[in-house]
Amino acid sequence: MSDKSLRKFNRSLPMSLLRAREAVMKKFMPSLKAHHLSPQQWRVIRILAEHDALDISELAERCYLLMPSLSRIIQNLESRQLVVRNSVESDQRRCAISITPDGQALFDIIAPQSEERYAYITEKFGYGKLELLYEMLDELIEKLDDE
Amino acid sequence: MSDKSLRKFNRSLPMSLLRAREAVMKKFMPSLKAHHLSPQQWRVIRILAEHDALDISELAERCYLLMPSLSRIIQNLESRQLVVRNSVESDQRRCAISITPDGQALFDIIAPQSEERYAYITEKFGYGKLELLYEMLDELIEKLDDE
DNA sequence: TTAGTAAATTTAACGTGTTAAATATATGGG
DNA sequence: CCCATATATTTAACACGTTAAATTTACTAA
Repeated sequence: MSDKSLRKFNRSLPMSLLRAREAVMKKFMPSLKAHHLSPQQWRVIRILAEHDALDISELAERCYLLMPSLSRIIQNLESRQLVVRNSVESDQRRCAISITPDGQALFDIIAPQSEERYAYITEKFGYGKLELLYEMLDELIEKLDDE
Repeated sequence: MSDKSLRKFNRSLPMSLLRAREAVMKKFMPSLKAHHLSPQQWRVIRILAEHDALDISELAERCYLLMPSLSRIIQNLESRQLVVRNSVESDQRRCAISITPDGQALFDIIAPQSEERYAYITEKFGYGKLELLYEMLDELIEKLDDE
C-alpha cells in the first residue's frame, strides 16, 4: 500500500495543508489588505469584537497566537487606535485589551465581506464536503496532538 | 443550515488547516531540529537529493517557496556546505544548485526518520482517511485556485 | 520584612512570507 | 552595435513564528 521510497513531494501532508490554507486565504486577503490588516491582526480584531476585554494571555489563547507575536500585533493595532490597553488594578502585570470604536467600525465593515467570502467557498466546495473536511481535520489534530 | 452570525472561531477553515498543519509538523520537527534544519531548508535538501542540479527558479517552483525566501535559504545552506552554486555558462544570470556530499549524507540520515514519522501518522489516522483527506484538500485547492 | 520563586509581558534574535525595488545579464529591433 | 525591454536573482522592508532571555509585578515561606 505504501511504497518505501520517499513519497512524492505533492503527497506531503504538511504541504497539502499549507497549499489548501493558502488557497483559502487568497479569498480573504483582498478585503483584509484593503484595510491594511494581516490575517493575524484580523483574528485579534475579530476576537476582541466578541468580548468586552481580554488580557493578553487569554487573547493569545483564543487567537492561537504566541505571546511575542501578539505583543507586537497589539502594539501595531494600538498605534492605529483600533484597540486600547487598560491596566488591571488587581494585577499590575496584566493589561486588558479592548476594541475601540474605530476598531469596531472596521470590524463591521470587514465582517460581512468575510462572511460573503466564506459563503462563496462553501458553495464552491460543497457544504457537506466542507463539514466533512472540518471533521477530518479535527480528528487528525486530536489523534496527533495527544500521545 | 448556516447561521448568519460570524462563525465561531473554531470553525474557521484557515485556522483548522493551520492547526492541522501544526499538529503534523510537530511530528517531523524533532528530527529536523536535531540537525538545525527548518522545514523549508529540509524541503530544499529533499528536492535537491532527487535532482542533479536545478536553477533557483525551478527549485522555487518545486519547493513552493518564493524566490526571496529561497535566495536566503540557499545562502544559509551554502554557508553550511550542504549545497553548492554552479554558474551556468549559457546564461550568466542563472545559477545551478546541487547538493553536496555533506548534504546528501544529511538527507540519508533524516529521510528514514521522516518516513518513519509519516508511517506513524498514517497508522494513527488511518490509511484510508489519509487518502481521503489528500483528495479533499486537492479538490479544495483546485476549486478555489481557478477563477 | 525579605529573599526567592512564579507569573505576565516584552524584547531579542533568527528564519520565513510577501511585496517592491535593485542588480545583472539576455535578447530583439533599430 | 546600441538601446529598450525582458528575465533571473538578490536585496530591502515589514510582519509573523519560534525560542530564549529580560523585565516587571505577585506571591510565599523563612
